[in-house]
Amino acid sequence: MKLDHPFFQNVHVEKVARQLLGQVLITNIGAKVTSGIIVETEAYSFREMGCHAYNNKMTPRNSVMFERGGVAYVYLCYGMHHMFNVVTNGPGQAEAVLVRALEPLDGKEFMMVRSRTDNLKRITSGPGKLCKALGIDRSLNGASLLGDEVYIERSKKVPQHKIKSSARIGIDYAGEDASLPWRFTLQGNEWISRP
DNA sequence: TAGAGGATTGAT
DNA sequence: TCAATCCTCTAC
Repeated sequence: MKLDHPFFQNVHVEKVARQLLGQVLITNIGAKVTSGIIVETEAYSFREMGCHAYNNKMTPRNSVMFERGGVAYVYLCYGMHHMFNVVTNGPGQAEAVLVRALEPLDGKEFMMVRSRTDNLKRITSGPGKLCKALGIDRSLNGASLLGDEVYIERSKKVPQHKIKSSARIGIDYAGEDASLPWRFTLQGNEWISRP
């Protein structure tokens, strides 16, 4: 069963980030189905400086963050890596969850072809890498997660004690908000992007 | 319209 | 530790 609007339109983005752990991200692109279990996420909110939409400031890039929760926010980082986010809350309240790592499930072989590597461990253990493996690029920016190209299947619920929170990665510019414990990982999972 | 910098990655 | 690489935003 696909995750639906009630799941995404939650005023607490960090709660959605926690609940996404253990769920299955699926893409069906170019007649190829690829998927993985979400094992690492980060929450971003208009209330803090790490967010592209800090202070609810809308720009051409981040405009889909202001839509009703349940669409994809995909952007290009460092000129070469795509980042996949799940828009939550809203409409009008810009929040999103960055998916940072997956445990490969379906289409492993084809994901390795897309990623141009033979190393299974290297295909989905990072936000840029998982986008490449699943065929996600900016053409999916604004795509509904209730559609058939990219969506999230409800799976078993992860017990709270298996979820570890820590500071988010790569947002030193965010001042004191950089230390918010809004990165969530499955404790001990071998597919997370870094220890 | 120019210039700086980025929610990363993999090679050195 | 560092370069790749190009889009986005800000300031002029």
